[in-house]
Amino acid sequence: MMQNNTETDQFIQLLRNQGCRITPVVISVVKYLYKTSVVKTTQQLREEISMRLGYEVNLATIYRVLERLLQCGIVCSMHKNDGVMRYYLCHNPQHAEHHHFICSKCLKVQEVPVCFSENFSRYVEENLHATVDTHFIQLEGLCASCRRKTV
Amino acid sequence: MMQNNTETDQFIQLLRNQGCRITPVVISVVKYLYKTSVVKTTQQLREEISMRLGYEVNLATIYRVLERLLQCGIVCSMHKNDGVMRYYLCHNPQHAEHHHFICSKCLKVQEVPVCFSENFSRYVEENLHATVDTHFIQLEGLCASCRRKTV
DNA sequence: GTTGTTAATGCGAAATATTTGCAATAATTA
DNA sequence: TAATTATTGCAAATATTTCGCATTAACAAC
Repeated sequence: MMQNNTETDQFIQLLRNQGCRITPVVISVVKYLYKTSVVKTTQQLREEISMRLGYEVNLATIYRVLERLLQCGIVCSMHKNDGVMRYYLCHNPQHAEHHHFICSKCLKVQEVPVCFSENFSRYVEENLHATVDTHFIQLEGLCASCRRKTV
Repeated sequence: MMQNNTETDQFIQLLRNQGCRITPVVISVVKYLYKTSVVKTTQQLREEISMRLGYEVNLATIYRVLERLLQCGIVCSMHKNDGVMRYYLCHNPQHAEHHHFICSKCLKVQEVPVCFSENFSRYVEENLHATVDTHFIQLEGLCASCRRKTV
């Protein structure tokens, strides 16, 4: 129990250090995204967080909380083909790079803690004479659990 | 001149084979995105295409044309931090993978015709026991031209 | 604990972005 | 040239995101 909270507590501490105030909504969003590990839309977050807190949280508040979490690198955003933006917890905010595997069926996010981007960077630098500042790599497919179910 | 049209003609042919009708708006969008090689919003596209055709093209039409082009893999979409969706021509639609370098200053798109994704796929398969169906890799930085200007 | 400061929230409205239904138009096929 | 039907324009409906402002509440200082 205490161990489960360790990582979310680190995020909360990070926010506090940034001068953010720790409100029920902020705590709830961080803990919920941590627990679910599934990409969520703002609407979905509003519903889930309202449920957890027992009152209707305003959508504008969700947007503003996400803005702060994105700024601190705690949350990442992505869009599928449907164009709707989705958010998920980034377990390694200290690494600026985003490497995630997202199951196209259950939308669960899993970290991919390895990076082969130097290959790309080297290519770009040598051939395009450009510099790579950031890279965004998103892998999609079927997670182990959904693979079993589909067979 | 004729050579410049070769690639766009291939896209047009691809659309035709998919049962799409080749309208002035479709041709104009493909050729414009081909020529500019810069990511564009729907609003920007509406303005540019209207200018080129000499009459106001409806925004809904732009959305519907982009939808078809996305479906055929001729166009890719991306979003920067501002949340607005942007579209650009994908020069290698036959390759399902998207590998592009986008200049964060001038928004020019350049193809990166190499792929190191097998490394990621292997990792995901061996460690997460998941299968990678598609991957989306986007590199951002300063292009050669903008590098010179910034110095 | 109490108080002061000010970030965060709720609320409503506005600004943007995207989709949809339907009639008119125009691209293609025969 | 005529028939078929995808595409477009238009207007309205949805959906998404932002903003201003009054209120609330987090938290630092006492």
